[in-house]
Amino acid sequence: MTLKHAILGLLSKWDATGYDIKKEFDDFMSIFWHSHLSQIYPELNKLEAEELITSKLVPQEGKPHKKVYSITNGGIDEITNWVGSPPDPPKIKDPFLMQVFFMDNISADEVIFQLKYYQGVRQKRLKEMKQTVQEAWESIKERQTMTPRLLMSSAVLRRGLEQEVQYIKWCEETIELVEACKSLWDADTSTESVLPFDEAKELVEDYFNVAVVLEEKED
Amino acid sequence: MTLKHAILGLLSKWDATGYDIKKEFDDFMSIFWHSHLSQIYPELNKLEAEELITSKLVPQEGKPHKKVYSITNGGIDEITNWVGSPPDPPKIKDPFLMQVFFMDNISADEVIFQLKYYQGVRQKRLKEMKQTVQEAWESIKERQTMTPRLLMSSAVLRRGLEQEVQYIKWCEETIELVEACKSLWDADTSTESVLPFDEAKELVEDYFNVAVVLEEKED
DNA sequence: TCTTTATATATAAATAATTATATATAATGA
DNA sequence: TCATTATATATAATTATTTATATATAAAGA
Repeated sequence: MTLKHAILGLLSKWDATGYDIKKEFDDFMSIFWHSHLSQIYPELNKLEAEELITSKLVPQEGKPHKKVYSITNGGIDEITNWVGSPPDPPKIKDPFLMQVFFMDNISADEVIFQLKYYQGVRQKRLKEMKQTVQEAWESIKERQTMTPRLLMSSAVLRRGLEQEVQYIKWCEETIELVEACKSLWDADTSTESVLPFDEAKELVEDYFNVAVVLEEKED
Repeated sequence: MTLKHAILGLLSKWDATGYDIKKEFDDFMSIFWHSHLSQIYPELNKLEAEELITSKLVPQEGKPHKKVYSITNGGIDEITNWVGSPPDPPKIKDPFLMQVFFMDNISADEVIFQLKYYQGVRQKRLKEMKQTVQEAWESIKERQTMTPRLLMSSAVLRRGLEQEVQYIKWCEETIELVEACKSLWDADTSTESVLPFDEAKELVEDYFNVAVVLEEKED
């Protein structure tokens, strides 16, 4: 039940409507969370019933009135407690990596096409994220104040940025590897022009070293 | 419905029981997927009903007999199709990053404690993964053959490894940042010894540059 | 004028995922 | 001997998530 904490955490920063929360999820918080309005609204009702949040109706000019939620002291306790509790070990779900794992079922050219396509998807994401950083950074420099809140936001933002940068780099290097090892895909039909094992071995070893060399001090 | 494809993909490589699948999920495939036996068994029944897989009972000495599943031609079609279809944009859920985002609610010392703890969690994960690589690599070198299957497995494994290495590095650098900016947390009580904005600004800028400098060529 | 987009809230239906149990056997370790 | 761990399969109950749909208003654009 982490949606609960996503909402409580957000409301510990600002008051917001369900709609606002969804926007925040899709924007900044997409680095670490996502959800749907149809899940957010029932959750807000539940949290209000548990008295972790309260709401007030705010009429608007020209628009339907909105329901603005605020966190209660109980809610603050809950989120503080959760933030300081030991984290779950990571449970990753990355459907694209899974596709890659099973791409021995398609041709080398198709593999390369898929990797390039996904690289583009992550590049677009990175671009949007960079704009977020730029805007956030400008407004911080204007206000001339640094707070724990801004510091922790920066930490998350940097993690998000580098995740994109590194995924893109991995796509690039994997494309190069597949390009160089293309002939392995034809191994069953023609047996002559196939990459010899020792050359393939070296290519894969280099491919690994780029990643692992980063932390080669011990071991 | 990606559990379906996780199972079909695995069975496109080897025959396996539900129990074997769970082990594979927890071991190698944990880089990109996870699931529970109570989800895997019903899914296997569904896939068998759809005739994407078949099963046969294999009696064992001393142990209850096991139900070994194999993929059908229909199953091969399904997984091949899925692997070549455009990937979903990434939908990330990272509860620990969410905790970090909300850590302005706890003290700097507690923040550092949490980051160190999580760094340890990921270090343990990296160590296990390295052992997997080592063993896999040894057996590849013995067999002296490289195939698309091994190549794509290597790609996923490298991604998994570098993900761990980089998360650990991020923890390290974030700990350093928080350590250097500790006094921001006491801003409300004592106003004298608080880090001046310009110094904080530079620390955060450096913290960002470590990540972004990696791809600073264009832009 | 008409369509699309944005704001705002919500429910229903369907799927997926998690936690808790249950049943058996056998090997291992204390 | 007793407890624990591993193998093997499975169901029930609960929660969480996703997709589809519904209702309204107003601004913006074609």
